[in-house]
Amino acid sequence: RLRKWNERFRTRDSKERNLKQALGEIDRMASALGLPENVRETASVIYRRALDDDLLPGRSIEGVATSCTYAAARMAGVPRSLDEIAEVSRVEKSEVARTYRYIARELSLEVKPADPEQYVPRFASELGLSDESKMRARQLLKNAKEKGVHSGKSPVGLAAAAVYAAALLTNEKTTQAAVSDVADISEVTIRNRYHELLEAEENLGLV
Amino acid sequence: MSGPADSIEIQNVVASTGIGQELDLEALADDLPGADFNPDNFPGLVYRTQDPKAAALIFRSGKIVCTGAKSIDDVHDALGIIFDKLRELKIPVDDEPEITVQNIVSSADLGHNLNLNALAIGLGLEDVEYEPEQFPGLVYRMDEPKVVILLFGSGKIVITGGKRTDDAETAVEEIVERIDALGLLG
DNA sequence: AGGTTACTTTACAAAGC
DNA sequence: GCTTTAAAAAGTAACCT
Repeated sequence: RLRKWNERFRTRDSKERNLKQALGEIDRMASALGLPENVRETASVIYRRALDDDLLPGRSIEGVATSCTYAAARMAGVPRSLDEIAEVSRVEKSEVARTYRYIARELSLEVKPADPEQYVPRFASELGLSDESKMRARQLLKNAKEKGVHSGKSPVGLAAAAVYAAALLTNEKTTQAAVSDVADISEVTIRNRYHELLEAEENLGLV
Repeated sequence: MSGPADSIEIQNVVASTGIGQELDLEALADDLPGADFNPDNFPGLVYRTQDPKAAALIFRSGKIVCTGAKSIDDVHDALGIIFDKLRELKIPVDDEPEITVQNIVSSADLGHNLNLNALAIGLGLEDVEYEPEQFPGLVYRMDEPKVVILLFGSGKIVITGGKRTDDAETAVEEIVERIDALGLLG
């Protein structure tokens, strides 16, 4: 019947408009975050899957688009923290976190936690640190991971502390305040993780 | 043999019941010392018992939710106190209102540190939620018994969602077995 | 630097927006 | 989905001394 046909048309039409708006948002946020083209493509693919699986009803386009961008960046190995994501999104951090968990669960994305090492290049560059510092930071994180220090700790906090520790070890100037600013991690947390990283380093030959 | 199951401690029991009688919460708020009632915020009246320590949410329909008790016996004792208080106010209360335990929250200690990254993969990413940027605990949904377990790097865990006291014991035995089978327990 | 307080997560019921 | 209640786990954060 005509009504049913109209309904289908209306549904398809609204989904197309929905998709257009979402892809525009993904592009805008990805640009602001400096994410490469492949991440935008992945985010778009995830958004289409969410739309096809009817995960949108009850949720905002912007919230789902933001979550897809967050997921895609992590899957590509170039994670952005929830704080960084929320800064360029229209929805607040708590909604992004909730929506991301929902989308990841419903679509079985099976995204593993970000590896702290993946934040090192960006944080170190923003602080103007050398390649040697970056290498040191990565090594500190590798050793700490083997010692089982990572469980339950924020990858962002671990990365921030590693970058801070590496700068000190290579005699490059940085302050906890500067690292705190670029990573959006409190100085207290940087201090705490910093001590754990150095402790794991000292125990290298032990156990 | 002392094992993780012996470390289980019930932390909170949530239960519901009803007195089979509609209530005037405005009047009850005036007659019950210590009662909190802000209908603009929440439709239930909050009443706390001291011994055992618990909090009750009393609704206009006469239905009551009791939470905060440390055992099922404490739930019955706390609700018994509330039923008696209502009877003192000449409010008819059923003789023995049925009390349904809705959720039991327990904590336990596996006695070994846990590598949560390895555990997330070993237990299967499909049943696991581990987002250390948002929360330090790994969330594991177990089918039988149907409970949710929060596992921490320290080996301390939280079991919630169970309705029977032995759900936590069964769950702890089961999770220890699964973690051990993965070679990730101590 | 330390200490306190408070927020994050899980489950669950209740009545109503 | 939200509102309120309670309790644990460990990490993070804001605030004060």
